[in-house]
Amino acid sequence: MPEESRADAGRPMERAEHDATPLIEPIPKAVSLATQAYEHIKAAIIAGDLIPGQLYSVSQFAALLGVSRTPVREALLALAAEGLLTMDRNRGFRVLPMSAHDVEEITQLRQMLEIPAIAQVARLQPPPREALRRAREIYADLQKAADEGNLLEFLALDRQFHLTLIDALGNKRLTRLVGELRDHMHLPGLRRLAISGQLHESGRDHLVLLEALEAGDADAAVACMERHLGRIRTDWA
Amino acid sequence: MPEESRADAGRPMERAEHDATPLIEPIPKAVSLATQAYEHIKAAIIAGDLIPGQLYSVSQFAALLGVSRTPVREALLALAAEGLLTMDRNRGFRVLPMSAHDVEEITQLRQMLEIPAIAQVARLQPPPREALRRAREIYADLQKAADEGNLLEFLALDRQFHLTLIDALGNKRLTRLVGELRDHMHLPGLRRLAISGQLHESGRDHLVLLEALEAGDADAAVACMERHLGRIRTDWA
DNA sequence: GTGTAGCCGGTGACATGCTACATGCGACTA
DNA sequence: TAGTCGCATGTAGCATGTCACCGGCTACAC
Repeated sequence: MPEESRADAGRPMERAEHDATPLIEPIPKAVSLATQAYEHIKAAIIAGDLIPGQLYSVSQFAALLGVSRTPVREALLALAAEGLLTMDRNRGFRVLPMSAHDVEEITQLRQMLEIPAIAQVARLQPPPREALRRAREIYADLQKAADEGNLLEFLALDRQFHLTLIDALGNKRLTRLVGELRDHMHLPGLRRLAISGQLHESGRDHLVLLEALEAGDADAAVACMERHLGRIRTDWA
Repeated sequence: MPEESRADAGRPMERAEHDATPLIEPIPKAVSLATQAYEHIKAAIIAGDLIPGQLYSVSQFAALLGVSRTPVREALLALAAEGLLTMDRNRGFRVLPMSAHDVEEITQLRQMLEIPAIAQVARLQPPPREALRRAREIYADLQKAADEGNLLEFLALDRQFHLTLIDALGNKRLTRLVGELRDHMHLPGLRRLAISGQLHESGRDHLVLLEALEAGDADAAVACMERHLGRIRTDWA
């Protein structure tokens, strides 16, 4: 919504290695209150801090965040447009309870997008060395998060991993879309995955995928991705 | 953004045939000014009435539409989130000029979504008779619009045709997504298609597709869809 | 002529007051 | 007791005022 796109929340965030002497602060870069509210509320939804079905009002959030209603309303409207919330006229906003059908819809879309995408990445000429390098770094962090059972961190890195790879295709819209779809899978469903200790297994999938891509083996990459998404589909419901 | 989703703008709009005596008006059903502004401005963008690159302000639109700035701002932000506009902080909003790369990105996404989707529709058991029936009706109107060279009408019906079919899969998110992607292809590029008289040819594609679906021939449907999208890709640039 | 500092107009960002409306609950009726 | 009405309450929707900020323009200094 305001300023730059919000879909880049999971961007690489690489720090230039030559920032020896910043001399002066680059720029604070004024982030609008609306954007901040958006991020806060979205994070709360994904983390499952908001009760699905319960009504929340603009004023409530505004009071909590310590800003006026306008930017909050703006943020809530954006989230509603994305499909993370619904709004009842003159009643309030509520987070949608995720039904099995919703999970089905989203995974179906992800299959349609992510599987062909990963195949294209594998076939890329020349190979996207930079993206693969970054993905390897992220993978290391990912395993660490899995070790620690840090679910939120795991989720964020998982997202970053896949978006980094897909972004190598240079299709910004595709990258953004996949990111949004991932955000729609709320955390609660994943929690049992953590409990059951499958986080490592899921993490290893990433390594297999990475090696397939480095070898330029599209078929293996596709197979891996299918397994990955298939597991989500079953585990979630 | 406000009230119900805006993605359903192209919904069937079927009238129940048993509305013999309405007795009383059903309900006006209050549509928010923000939604109306959204629709108006979006239509203007798609129709090419707004000059790409030119700066427009909230106040301008507000004055034109005869409402205050708030709902207009809301609408513009929604359009910006969808990617139809960009906003320059403290400068204004501008419609993005569509580059060849943009067309490439969008058609690539459409291929990833619409081709598998149409294949699934063809394989649907039982066949989606109702959707096919409606698609046939729309096709008739479509050809009429092509005869008359009514480009806007043609575009709207083309959209409705494909969304009706895809919606048979029951994946609301998919339907909405495809609709949005189509909206991102502005009209100007299509204009030369009309001039070159290829509207009928494009229209006939729909008939071929329809017959393939009715025969449950997924391969033929896919081939048709690929041809359809391929033509867009080349014609547009 | 050239570079620059400062002003000025216009814009989005935000706060806030007001209005119309959907809902729930309690009182009132039969 | 069961059903209905009406009002209190809280909400989103919208209008409007204020502010900080950006960029273009101009006039001045050199």
